[in-house]
Amino acid sequence: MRVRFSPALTGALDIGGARTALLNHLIASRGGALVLRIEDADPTRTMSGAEDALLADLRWLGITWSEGPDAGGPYAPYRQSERTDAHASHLAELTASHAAYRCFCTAKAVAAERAEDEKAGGASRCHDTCRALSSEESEARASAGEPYAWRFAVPVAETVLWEDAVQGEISVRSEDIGDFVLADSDGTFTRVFASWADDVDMHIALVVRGDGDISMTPRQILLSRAAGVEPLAYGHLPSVTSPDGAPLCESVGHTGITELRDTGYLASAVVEYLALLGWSDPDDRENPTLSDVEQAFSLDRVSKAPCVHDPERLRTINARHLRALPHDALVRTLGAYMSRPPGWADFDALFEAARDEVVVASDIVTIADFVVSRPSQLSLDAEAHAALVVVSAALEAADPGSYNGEALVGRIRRKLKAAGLQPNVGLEALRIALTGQESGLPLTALLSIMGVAEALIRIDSTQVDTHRARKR
RNA sequence: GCCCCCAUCGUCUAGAGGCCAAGGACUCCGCCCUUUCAAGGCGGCAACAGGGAUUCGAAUUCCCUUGGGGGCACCA
Repeated sequence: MRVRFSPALTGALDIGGARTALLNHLIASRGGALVLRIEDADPTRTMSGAEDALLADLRWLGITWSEGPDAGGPYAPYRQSERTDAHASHLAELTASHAAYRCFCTAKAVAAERAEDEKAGGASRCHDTCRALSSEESEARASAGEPYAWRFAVPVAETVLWEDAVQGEISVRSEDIGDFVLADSDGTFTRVFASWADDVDMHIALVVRGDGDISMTPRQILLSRAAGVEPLAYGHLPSVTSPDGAPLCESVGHTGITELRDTGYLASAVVEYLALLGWSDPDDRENPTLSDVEQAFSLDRVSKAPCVHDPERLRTINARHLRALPHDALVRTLGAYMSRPPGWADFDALFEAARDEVVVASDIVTIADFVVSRPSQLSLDAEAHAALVVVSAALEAADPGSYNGEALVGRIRRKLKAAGLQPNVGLEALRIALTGQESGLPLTALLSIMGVAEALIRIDSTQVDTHRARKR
């Protein structure tokens, strides 16, 4: 199946756009091709640098295309802004067969008529005045320099019907469509038209896009009929909204793909999340891989209802993917977020110890900081401090150069027991003395990384707070 | 205002007339494991939007209401 992804460069790729791209990729991956086409026809809406960022985001996700602005292909160019000649020739065909006509109404007049129409109900349309013009008169006014737009002459009293690949059968009456604009008075082709022309020229078999574009479909089917080409198949994906119900693009959260990557999400996690958003695996696997999804995907299992982006779920999936990483990949991933501080022996051990702790890779910064920087101004209640004295004694009796956390914790525990104290109290106090935190990396790891000497320095700097009641 | 689409736990969803006093996953809460923190294991809370109709029987079909989404441009 030949499919395409054709984003406008109005902003960064977000969760919604990435999902559309991914689903197209999934369809293409089962014997087909994905065409990447950039819809940059409107320069005022196109952000500079957006194309490079888009391609980078797509590549990072593992979405591949066989034809595109970077890759070229048999139907190049793949930027809409460079295809105006092709658009013009399609328009010429339509005007030759009188499927399109010049409309001399000003934008203002049309808007006024529309306001009237809305009061009465029904679709807006240029009233038939221009459509009824003879070709001689139309010609004459045009050569006299009167500005005009090209409109498509929508057939009257017809119903356009198609089997939408995700929504099922959809039918639209032609009177609800109105004669839409193909090219505006300054010669710019509209998106419905340009995108239809490109899909036809690039031999796209199935158009899968967001349901915001659903209203373009009956128009494009009509265009195909008028041009005498076989109408394409269409499928419209339900929208993704942000947790507060607002449209995704307007929400403030972390929905940009670039942002997710920079924060330390793994591409595999984002892909799994995206695939499972509005689609369910027929085999009900809990952690499907990309290839599982590629093999099992079909559009008929895509939900028709709009769905809500759930950042918490994405985080959970990411934490799971991080935990499953091989050692080297983990070190590489986490290491990218911090430089190794000098004077610390085995920092890889820290990465490994943090494995179960990190949700997104950038979390390593905070986690490592508790290990690297000494906590300041710590004061402990009397009971904890008493236990800490025993802990301290145990460490002093150990080899000062020891980094064997396992053995050290065992030794501390024995000493605490021998002193008639609850081992837990001492170990918790030790954790706080070392990092200032009540939770965090395993103590064994902490001692393995900082060693006896550093641990003793931190313990010695704590103070007793006699006024402070012991918590819990 | 008009047109179209959609509606199952808080979220993502399973569900094609009897297998459903509705199943899974995430979150949350307990318990277990444990030399601390996690992870892990086990268990729990939690939904068919409301009302009619069809049927022996409805989450599943139909209608209305409500709610949500999209569209109605010389925007991409």
